[in-house]
Amino acid sequence: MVLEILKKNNLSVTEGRKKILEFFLTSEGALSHADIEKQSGENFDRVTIYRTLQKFVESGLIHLIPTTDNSILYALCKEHCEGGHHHDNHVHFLCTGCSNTICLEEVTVPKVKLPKNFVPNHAQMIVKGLCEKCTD
Amino acid sequence: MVLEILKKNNLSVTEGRKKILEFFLTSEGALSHADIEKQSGENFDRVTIYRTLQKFVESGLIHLIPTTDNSILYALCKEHCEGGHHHDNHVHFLCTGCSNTICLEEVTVPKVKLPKNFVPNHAQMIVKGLCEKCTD
DNA sequence: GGATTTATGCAATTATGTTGCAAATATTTA
DNA sequence: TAAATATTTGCAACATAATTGCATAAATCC
Repeated sequence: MVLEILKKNNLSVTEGRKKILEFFLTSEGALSHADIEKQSGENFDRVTIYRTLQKFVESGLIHLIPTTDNSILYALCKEHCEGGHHHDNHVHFLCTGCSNTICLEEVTVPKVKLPKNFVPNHAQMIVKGLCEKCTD
Repeated sequence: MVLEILKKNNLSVTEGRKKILEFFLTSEGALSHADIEKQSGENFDRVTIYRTLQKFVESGLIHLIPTTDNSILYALCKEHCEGGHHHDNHVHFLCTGCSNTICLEEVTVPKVKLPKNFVPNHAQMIVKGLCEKCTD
């Protein structure tokens, strides 16, 4: 599974990349560099994780999620994105209960009316609240 | 001007605070810690800037702006916000031309329909594109 | 399997943010 | 206004996060 995905995206297959990709596939929401570092234990170097995430973003495997605090989160792209041109125009949900960040792939970012002479190109939206699991 | 604003917000008046507030008042868009540090030259310590910004946020003078990369930006609150309870539910615009971040005070963040059992609490929106000055 | 390309790990460096504490400055009050 | 009190500042030290260069190791190509 991970193997095919990596190959399809023209990434050379290494232990680290397989592990990190697998981690993304099995995890609920979005992941930070720190999450991956913790999970992976002493398997590989911090620098390798940085570079792997960068590669994954470049090749359109994962995308960055904007956050309010200054953390960087990554999540798998559902559709196939190429060469850093992501079409991740979906809303991101930040659950204040379980503090997971979830991609709401089915909720698209609405258009807004901008002031005169402002030309939009891309829009992002983050909603905070409680997710389905935390509203019981 | 700066003096009254500081007093109205129950902040003691110091050189640093006056300078930083003035900087906000005269600048186009939002500012980062680094912007202020650069501008101020060798006037005051990094730590002072951190603490000043923190105070300003607490007292409702400025608010944090979410960004895609993991930088922290601050901008003046137009309306009066108290005790860290900001009502900054406006859209933030990031101009890819002049790379300024502008608060669109008059554009409110639209509501979106979330999946079943998701309860929203707060929403933020960032629009990238060209601002009025860069569309010529 | 050997040549070439790519990725990894390590060390060093830079950037960013925080904390404690003494000195300096601002505010209060008598 | 001057002393008393409270707040802020600057410095040093520390902590964490991220980047870069380079030699080694591994993966891909033929």
